[in-house]
Amino acid sequence: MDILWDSPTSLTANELKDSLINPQISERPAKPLATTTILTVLSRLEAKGFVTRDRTVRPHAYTAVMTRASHTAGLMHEVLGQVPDRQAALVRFIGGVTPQEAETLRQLLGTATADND
Amino acid sequence: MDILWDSPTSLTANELKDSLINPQISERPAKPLATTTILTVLSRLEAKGFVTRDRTVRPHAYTAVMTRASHTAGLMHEVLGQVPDRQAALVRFIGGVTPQEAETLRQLLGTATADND
DNA sequence: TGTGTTTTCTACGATATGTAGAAGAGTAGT
DNA sequence: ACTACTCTTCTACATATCGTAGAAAACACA
Repeated sequence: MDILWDSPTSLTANELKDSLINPQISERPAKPLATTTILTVLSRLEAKGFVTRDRTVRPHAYTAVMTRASHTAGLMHEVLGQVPDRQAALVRFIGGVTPQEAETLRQLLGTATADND
Repeated sequence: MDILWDSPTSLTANELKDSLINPQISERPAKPLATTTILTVLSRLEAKGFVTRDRTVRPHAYTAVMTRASHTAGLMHEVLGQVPDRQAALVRFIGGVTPQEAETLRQLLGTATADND
């Protein structure tokens, strides 16, 4: 569902629909969906705060509130936040990352303590 | 639902049920549930591979397949695995960890590359 | 004002989840 | 072996989310 949501700029329902069927833009083929379907999904996403829409322009323009990366990070934190012993969870988590990821993490932790949204 | 599942050893449905209502053991009060309810949930968890049961003993003994920590770590990886740019997600993730967690991670990454399940 | 475009409302099937009763399987005591 | 009691399986129902979309309402422009 969110698979659509990595698109950079704000889109209208129809643009989104086109992007979905057009393999050039969105990888996996995806069978054509009715525009209303897109709208429905978009509304539900809006309700959940994943998306905002600009109602002032006529074909409403939808924008992702967060980037895919941020959203994912958020989910990770959410999951992590539900375990009593975060330390333990982190240990396990790290135990499963690829060497490259470990390297990335090392760098991230080494230099700055970053400022994100 | 899984809230029950941090218990260390293997339990029977009834033991579990008792643990749930007994604040001594399981934090939050929880309203009493029918034993069958527990069984149903347990079966569903078994179906999903979160739990195993020993059918040889009479009151079947249920055990969590993974510790809460491992399970959580697994979820985190699952989430992370769904984003195209893991690096980016990690950057965001790290940006949100507490200083203590950052420290933990640093240590984990510094010394060993761990061997987990 | 009519007509094509866009959005909202309503809806239906599928699946997941919380909850539990009825009925079936097992076991132990007599 | 039969019975009474315990435990498990089957079936079930409510609620919630999600994918999908038609019907109808709201708009904008000619």
